[in-house]
Amino acid sequence: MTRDVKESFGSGPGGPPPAPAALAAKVRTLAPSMTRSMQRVAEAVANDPAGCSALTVTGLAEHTGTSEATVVRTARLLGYPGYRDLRLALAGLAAQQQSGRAPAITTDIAVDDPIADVVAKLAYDEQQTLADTAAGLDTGQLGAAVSAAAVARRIDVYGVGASGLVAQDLAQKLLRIGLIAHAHSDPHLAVTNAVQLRAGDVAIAITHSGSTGDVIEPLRVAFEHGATTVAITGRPDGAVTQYADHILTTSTARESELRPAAMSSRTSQLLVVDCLFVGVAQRTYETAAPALAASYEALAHRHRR
Amino acid sequence: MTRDVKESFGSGPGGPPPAPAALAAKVRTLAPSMTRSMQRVAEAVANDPAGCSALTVTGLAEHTGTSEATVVRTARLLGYPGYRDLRLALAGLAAQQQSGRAPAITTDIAVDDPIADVVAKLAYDEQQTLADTAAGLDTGQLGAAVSAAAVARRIDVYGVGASGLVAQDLAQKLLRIGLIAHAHSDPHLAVTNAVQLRAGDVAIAITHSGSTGDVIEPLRVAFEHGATTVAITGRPDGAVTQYADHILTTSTARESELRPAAMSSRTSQLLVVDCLFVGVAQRTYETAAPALAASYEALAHRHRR
DNA sequence: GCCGAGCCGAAAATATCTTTCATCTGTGAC
DNA sequence: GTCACAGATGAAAGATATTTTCGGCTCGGC
Repeated sequence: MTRDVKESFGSGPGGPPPAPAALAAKVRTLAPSMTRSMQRVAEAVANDPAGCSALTVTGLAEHTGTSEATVVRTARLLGYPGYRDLRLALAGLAAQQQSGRAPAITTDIAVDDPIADVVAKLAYDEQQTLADTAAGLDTGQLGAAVSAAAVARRIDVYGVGASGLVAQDLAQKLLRIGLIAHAHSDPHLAVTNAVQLRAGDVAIAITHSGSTGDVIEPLRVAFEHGATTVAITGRPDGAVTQYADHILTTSTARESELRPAAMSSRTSQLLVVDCLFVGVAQRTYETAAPALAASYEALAHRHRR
Repeated sequence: MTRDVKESFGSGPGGPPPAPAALAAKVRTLAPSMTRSMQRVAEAVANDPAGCSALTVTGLAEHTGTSEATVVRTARLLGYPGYRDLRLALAGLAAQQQSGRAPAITTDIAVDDPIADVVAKLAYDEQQTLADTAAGLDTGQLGAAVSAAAVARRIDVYGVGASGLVAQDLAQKLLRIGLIAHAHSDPHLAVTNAVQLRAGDVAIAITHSGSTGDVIEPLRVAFEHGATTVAITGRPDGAVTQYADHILTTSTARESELRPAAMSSRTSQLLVVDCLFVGVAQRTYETAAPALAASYEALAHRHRR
């Protein structure tokens, strides 16, 4: 696209294609050859592309204290067939400028941030978390966990607090593809159930801190009963990994007072859990596909027209 | 005291300002509520913004085999005053795409994808979902919902299935900053509790389809009892919005057999919920900060060394 | 002071966009 | 299967925006 700039530079109305974003430069180049009124128009356009792109010919004429004809003449001089096309180019330029200053949101969320900033920052942070998680995930460990889960007789998932919701999410999805999976948030029930596990079963513990006793305990029991154990944690050196055959590491983003760690750890955990799920669904495709279809079917009547 | 159900139904132009670059997402969100011809127009626009921005109404009508009127109607549905403005937005979008990103891994997840590809694709898709959601979120509606929630006597959140987990996530977090919030997954209990709500209370319904009866019912009851109602849904024209004072739209990504819609809708819902939470935390900072600190404190002893 | 060259804008002419309205198409009731 | 209705659709009229035309006007030179 730099080619366009080169070709149609300072070429006035004779220029072959209109310029995309080299508008400011073109204005400066052509300004000397412009009449006073046209300079006013060109200046307005160069200074505030976004604002001008919102104006009609008449509007811009008034805004610059000139006439429609002058505006059109200026557009022509800048290389466009007419004002309509200049306006389109202006809109494009404005959009580019807008997106250009995206990395302005790297700061923490402050108490007085306007709501739009909050949205932008949170979205950015969570995107970052996803990228970090994907980059840091050990596909070997993940593959091993998938292999174990795909053929497991039964899958138990442990998690409390925010991680409990992730555990439930995983269990829900595995159930949907016909596997026998349970999520346990109650530590006592978790341990009680863990005792039932044996070789060929899979136990998955989800804890960001890696040191949540309520989650480690059932995993330990499962481990000791011969089940294949998986830990999804942000601390690969945490206590939970003692009893884990496979360790899936989640990433941790910086946190602040208004942005508890729970948010990014949850995002990270969910990505890991999704990967695990899709991996298992691939391996069990023969049974997973019809099971998924059946579960959609069953829910259809719950929707209002 | 019963309130009238909103008349402006199925109204795409409910959003105050038009979208800048959230267009692709908006098309996907609104497509289901479009008529056949309008879908053709929307599709053309989404697939080739640059090309379409070069066409006049008549041109685009011919190109899509429809009429000018349909093109204008589509533009309106997408939130623009008319075709002229859609065209400007299109030009902006085209410029952004031109200068911006390289379209990475756009293919769907296949049954035989290696695990590393699964991770990359899932992460990419979820990042995309986050970007779309942030771009499409109406900050006015969000702000209104935040204001209501920040001063609410009590907050009830409804959601079933996958959305139920999101509802719980929100309630958990609000509880942590000292607000009275409950998540209800049981439709009966939800309605029973909704009856208790009155003006000054807030009810939030979370449903991707916008038509989940089990969630709509309690929201309707809350609405009729005078509570401020909020809908978090992927279908801004869905039945649930009848009873919603504020509508927060989540984005929908393409889905495939191995990537159920539940995944991206959950990601999108969580972002919205996080924004809501942080907004409320800002407004109630005086009480939120110490409450957060206290809850961390209380959990500390649950961690093993 | 007078003359001409070229700038400038008002208004006409044209293109484009929007609205209206009659027709058509699909859907559900009987 | 047929009928009637609601909503979708497009043709054409109506409203705006853009482009062109054309005559007045300014400014510099003589």
